[in-house]
Amino acid sequence: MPVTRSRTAAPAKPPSGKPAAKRAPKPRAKPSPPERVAGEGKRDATRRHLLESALRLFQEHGVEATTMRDIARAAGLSLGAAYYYFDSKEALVFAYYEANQAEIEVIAASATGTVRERLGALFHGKLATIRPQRRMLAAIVQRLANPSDPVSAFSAQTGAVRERAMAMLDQAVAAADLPADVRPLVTRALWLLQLALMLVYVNDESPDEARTHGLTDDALDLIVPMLPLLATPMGHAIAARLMDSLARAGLG
Amino acid sequence: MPVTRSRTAAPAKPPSGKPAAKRAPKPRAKPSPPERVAGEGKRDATRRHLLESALRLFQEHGVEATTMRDIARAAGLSLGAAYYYFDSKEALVFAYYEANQAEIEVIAASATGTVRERLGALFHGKLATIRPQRRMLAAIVQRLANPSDPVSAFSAQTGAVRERAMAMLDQAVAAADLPADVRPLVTRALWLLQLALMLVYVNDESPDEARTHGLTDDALDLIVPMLPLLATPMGHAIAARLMDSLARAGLG
DNA sequence: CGCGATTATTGAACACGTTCAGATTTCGCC
DNA sequence: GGCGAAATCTGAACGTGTTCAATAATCGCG
Repeated sequence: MPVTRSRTAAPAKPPSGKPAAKRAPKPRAKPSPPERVAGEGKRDATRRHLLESALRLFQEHGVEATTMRDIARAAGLSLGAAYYYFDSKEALVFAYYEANQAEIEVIAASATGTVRERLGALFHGKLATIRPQRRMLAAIVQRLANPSDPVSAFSAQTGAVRERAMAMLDQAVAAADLPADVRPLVTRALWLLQLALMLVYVNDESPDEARTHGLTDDALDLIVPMLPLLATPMGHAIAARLMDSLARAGLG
Repeated sequence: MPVTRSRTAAPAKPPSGKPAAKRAPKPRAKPSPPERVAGEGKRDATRRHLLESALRLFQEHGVEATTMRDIARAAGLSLGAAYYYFDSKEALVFAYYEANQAEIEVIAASATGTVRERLGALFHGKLATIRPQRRMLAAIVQRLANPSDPVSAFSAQTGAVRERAMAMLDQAVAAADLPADVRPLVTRALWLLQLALMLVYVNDESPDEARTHGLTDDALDLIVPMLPLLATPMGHAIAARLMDSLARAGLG
């Protein structure tokens, strides 16, 4: 699909009649009306209801197999109304990202102990929170890598969520007593590691995704003990050189 | 859309009417007839002609903005005929990959000198060969990361091309005299580095993409001198541990 | 040439994401 | 209640990638 026809550059995915994906019989559950939550306006209630309907269908049938018509029907709205609340199908996906980050921050707030323990709680917690949407994420992880995709992990649109995620990681390594100038590098590297682990996770078919959780521990066990090396002259020199290279490449 | 609807679960990308991508006025060049190359059958000639038309349009207007109808028209065929030769729009993209790998192998064959020099030739050469399709690749790079996407750099379908690419890198580091058991790890790491550099490249707006070429040299200058460390007891131990982790995670 | 089989080609049709001009409902205020 | 404005909603329409039944061209072989 079309990748980005419009957005930044990538239009959303085209309708694509991908062949393989089986198109389910469209069970079409009967629409349930939006239930208002205390102090929530009508608009917010409808919007939330629509998002919930979408996430449920995404999870059940996958993002691609779920049409905007399905989502609107499940929420008891017309197609046009769905677009009144969300500019695109992708906007629904993005809304999930924001919700997930809030969930993760709860975990982060209660994570204590050593750097290794805190990072472990954060990383495993991240995987746990995306688990219900694993199938849905598998269909979109690909797009995380495209900086021009609005849903990309690197895009301007997801910038706020990304910043919050990195800030959390930064907090977790605070106890490591790293030289202040290399902290951003470490934070960024951990964030990339987390992204890579998510990539593995959504394609992990082992029971309880044990493989990815194991890999997560292995990676942290390998990396965390090496962090003190960044305080040594040689370690600091290498880190500085790396940061310099990245800065010159416009990736600083 | 078709693309791969099936892929994982997602129906292909929808036609998406992505907003942003500007839809050009459709210049519709008059179709040129396929010119037969020596010893080429009619089928092959038509197929090649179609692919050439597609790559030209992809480059001119971008993958998303180029429709299958445009491609068929440019090649002087009907829509259905285009699908007779290529199962999907993605198949056209994949065909490009194979062609590019062949181009790269020519460079590899003439690369000599130190490990650093050979890798430099390979990496810079890779960027140079994809340069004409830079815009096109930008729209697709995203999908390289999705293992379930047929066009993915990790997918089974692209497996053959990937193997050839890794074999080339393996040749280039042969002179480094690494312990045989860590060679696969090094090769894989270099391949990932190349993938990452391509990601940066397609989004690099600096003149002549100087930033990415600079980053490439920086990365090689940082990494290549460290390769001998893999022959030391400690380096070898770390590498072995890493390979063990990956193997347990099913990524071996 | 004749003729069956294979190869090539056509374009209508389908389902999709998205847009939009217009209806309908709700709101604020008297 | 009345009434204009704003918010909400509707569904037809558009352009897309892909499929497919039907047709035409070509081939193999006597």
